[in-house]
Amino acid sequence: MNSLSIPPAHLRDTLSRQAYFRGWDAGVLSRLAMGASQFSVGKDMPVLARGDVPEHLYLVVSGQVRLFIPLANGMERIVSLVMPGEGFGEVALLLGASLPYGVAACRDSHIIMVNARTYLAELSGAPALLEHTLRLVARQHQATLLDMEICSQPSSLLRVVRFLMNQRPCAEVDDGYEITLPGRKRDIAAKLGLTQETFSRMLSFLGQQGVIAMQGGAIRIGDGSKLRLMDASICAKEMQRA
Amino acid sequence: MNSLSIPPAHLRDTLSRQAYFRGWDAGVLSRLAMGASQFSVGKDMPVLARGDVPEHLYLVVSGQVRLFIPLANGMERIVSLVMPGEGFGEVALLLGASLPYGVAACRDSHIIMVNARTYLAELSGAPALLEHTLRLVARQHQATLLDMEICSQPSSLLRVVRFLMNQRPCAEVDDGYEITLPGRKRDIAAKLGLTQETFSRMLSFLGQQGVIAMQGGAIRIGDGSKLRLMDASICAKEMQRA
DNA sequence: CGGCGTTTTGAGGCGCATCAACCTGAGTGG
DNA sequence: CCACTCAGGTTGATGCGCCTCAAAACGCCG
Repeated sequence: MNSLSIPPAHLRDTLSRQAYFRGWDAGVLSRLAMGASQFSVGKDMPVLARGDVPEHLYLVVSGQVRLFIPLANGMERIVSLVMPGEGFGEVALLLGASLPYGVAACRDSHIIMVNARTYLAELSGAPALLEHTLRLVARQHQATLLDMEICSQPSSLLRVVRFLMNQRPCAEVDDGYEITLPGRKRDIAAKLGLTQETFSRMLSFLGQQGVIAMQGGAIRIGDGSKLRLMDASICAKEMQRA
Repeated sequence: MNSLSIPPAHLRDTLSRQAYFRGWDAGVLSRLAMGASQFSVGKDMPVLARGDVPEHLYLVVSGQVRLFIPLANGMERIVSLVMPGEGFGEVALLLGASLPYGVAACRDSHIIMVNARTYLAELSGAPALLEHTLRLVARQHQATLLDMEICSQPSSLLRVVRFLMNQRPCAEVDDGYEITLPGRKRDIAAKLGLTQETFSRMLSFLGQQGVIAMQGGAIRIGDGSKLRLMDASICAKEMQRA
């Protein structure tokens, strides 16, 4: 976790390029950049521990960061994979609460941290920003519930199928579509509440059933209806058991 | 789900008594009451299905309501138990999205629904309300993550122990404390990601270990440190396995 | 006291985690 | 250009824990 010293003007430009701040006022960004600083983290190095009270808003500039809940057996349940341009920590800041998750890098990453007081000051009384942030947090909440839906399912195969269905890009090519896993398989597995072994087994099963085709980190879904069929068939099987 | 016809003035008074609207302006409440209506739901009757696009903000006046994710085997994973004075549906309204959970009554309940357009109109451009709502949603998000932490734990006993630890009231009596389960055991179990059988077994185990004492729906925790000890011991056991 | 909803207790099977070994591909240095 | 290394992924064998199913016990209200 090496902190880099970067001039505020450059920081402001970097901030303005983050998707997180799309549509934000330039003046606001300048002021945010004043109390901001950038640092780098090596792969799998910790950034924040669960229970820390954050004093910054965090933005992932490059690399990838995971928010995770530490489990009793030493493993992690990944709550969110944060991609470049995205941020984390607002919710805890808004409540003045401690982080409900730990933070670590999935790979070598660059992160900017923005002073909390500055951030909160800009927010308070600014309807546009408040509305923007409200929607942001609402989206995060919805996403978390979607994750919960997946990893509450009783069958591990079903979890993988549902995950793949959710990964469909908006634009679907006529002969199916291709997705790139948003991270290492171990991290995806941890997000689905599975071990990487089970995840791997389910993927190869789907492969030999002809539902998907794996080629490295990319997965081809030749026909989306096969996935839906598989989904329905698993649900039917689970229902008759109960 | 019988809708009752109640005069707006009375509705306004009822709204103002809900904890949800604590601190809200009287004028705002009057306007919200205009497009509001009240209805009653019988125990275990559905209110909304997962995927519905809600057109109202919902407030539980009496009874208890559960927000749940339907599982493939016909069971439910309860996301939240909504008590009188609390509400639900804001997040989906704010995003114009469909509900990520189904809604049903845990017992005979009275619910008020407030017209979405009215609600959103009041909110937009009102910094105080926006800030209030932002914090509300942030709290909900934190609560969801806390639930996720519990029900991601690998041991069912640990989940129950963690749940009990989270139930501690702020004021702790010197000779321990007593908690009342916030709902039926089956519902609590569904919130912890357990079957009611497993939940029952874990509770009786904790009982015969002297960690807790059950008397109907109430649970005495003679000594909180015993719970923490049990927690630590389970974690140690899980760690050594891995 | 009788009825129902809820919880408890018991027996059994299966799925996933666990552990361990092997495979693959990318990066490195001689 | 190949030998080596290491991280990430795959595959196989085993055991335990929780879900499932079934039935009895409890608590509550009429």
